[in-house]
Amino acid sequence: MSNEPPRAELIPNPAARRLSFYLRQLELYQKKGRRTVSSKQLGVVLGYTDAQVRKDFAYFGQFGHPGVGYRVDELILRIRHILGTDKKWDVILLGAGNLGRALLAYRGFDSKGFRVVAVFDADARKAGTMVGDYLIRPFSSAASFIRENNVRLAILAVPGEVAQDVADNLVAAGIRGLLNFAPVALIVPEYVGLNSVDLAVQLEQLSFQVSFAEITRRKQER
Amino acid sequence: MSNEPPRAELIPNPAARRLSFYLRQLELYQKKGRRTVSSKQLGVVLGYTDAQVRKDFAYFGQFGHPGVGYRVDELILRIRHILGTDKKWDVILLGAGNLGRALLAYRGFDSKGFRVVAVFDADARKAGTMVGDYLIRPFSSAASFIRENNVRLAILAVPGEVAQDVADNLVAAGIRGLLNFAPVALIVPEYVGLNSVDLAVQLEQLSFQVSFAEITRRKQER
DNA sequence: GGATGTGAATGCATTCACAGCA
DNA sequence: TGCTGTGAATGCATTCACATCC
Repeated sequence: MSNEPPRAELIPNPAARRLSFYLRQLELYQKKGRRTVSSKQLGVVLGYTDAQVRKDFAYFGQFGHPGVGYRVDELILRIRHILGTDKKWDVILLGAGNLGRALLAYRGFDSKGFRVVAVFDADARKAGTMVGDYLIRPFSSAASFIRENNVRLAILAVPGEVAQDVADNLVAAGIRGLLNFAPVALIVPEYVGLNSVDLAVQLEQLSFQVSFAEITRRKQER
Repeated sequence: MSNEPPRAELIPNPAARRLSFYLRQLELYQKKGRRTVSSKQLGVVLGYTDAQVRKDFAYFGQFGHPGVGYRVDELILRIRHILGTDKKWDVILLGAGNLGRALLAYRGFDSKGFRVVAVFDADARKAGTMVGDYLIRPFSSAASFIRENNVRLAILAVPGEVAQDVADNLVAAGIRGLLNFAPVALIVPEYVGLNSVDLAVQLEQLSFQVSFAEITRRKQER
């Protein structure tokens, strides 16, 4: 009965984004040995209202304990299940330039259940060389690798000029989720998940916030 | 009269985020020599409705040309002014680990008017060594550097355990905008701008999108 | 005809406020 | 008493639809 389908289809997008932050905080609490937490407490450290927190959790079940709060362990499992990170994910990396190599070295994903299984680069001279533990493979071998290993997630760290091309190939080969670091607006079919991180955009937003700091102060969400 | 105050205080936060994406696309058009663009066209490539595009621009003035569209050059200048990137910004980097070094090497900011002016690391052994063109300085010298050079923006690429501490010091020294790559929820005073990028969170969101791809398909933003 | 700019209508997400439970 | 879960109320953001202008 804990195998209820998660009915995640009705989780609003903003709530889904917050789930990752709840999870991050809860894992921190768990490490510290904390057993329960209330919506109020969680809200304070993450900058949400308590009502918001409760509503977010209510989207995928009722399992809080009135008078007590939520059990940390249980909540973690539930959120992981919703996010799909209760299973391992294989990920491939496209582009072994500065950014790509940094992402490899960074290793922040491992603990979250994501495993980089292959690295590809367009530069023929790089193919065959190693970066850390990884053998660099030529782009041309990506499609067959994806098909043979049934990979569904890819990280795109290639130059903007080729990003759309590479993305098209990946999607054709079966990739269903794309984390894009190239500074371009990719177009992908609706059935493909897309998240983009543009570092320059992040700084621009900061510049905006700081420029109008005096006035714009209200709610600074990420 | 083009010096009207931008009245940016009333730009809704979601609109402000889109401004960066408009700008990115417009700069691409400019490079290709395009002169004008309509709200419809811009909307199509970025995934917004035309009404949305017009409303976003209307927040900071009326300068479209009925029957024609918006002039690319003019729009770019306007948006840069709103975002505050019509001026140069000095930025310091905290943390010269894998991620920090990658950010340095990445250089995607330069063209946007952001210039890394100093790099700091807690590791005493690193202090004094070079990373690329940059001399690594000890953390202890950050506060005086900020004050002497009037730096307002900082990029935080330090381990999560120390991120809050470092952030507190930076803010005390005068930093007014923080781009945080550490996987923790920072708490900063309301007058400090904060943007966070957590790579693991990005992958989690993808996992969520892909897991419920069949159902959750509706609006998939950038 | 082909655009913009914008009030009005709609649609979501957030917050309120309270019933109900431990 | 302390907290959850949730309808109802509110508050924003988005979209519609149309007057207006080149």
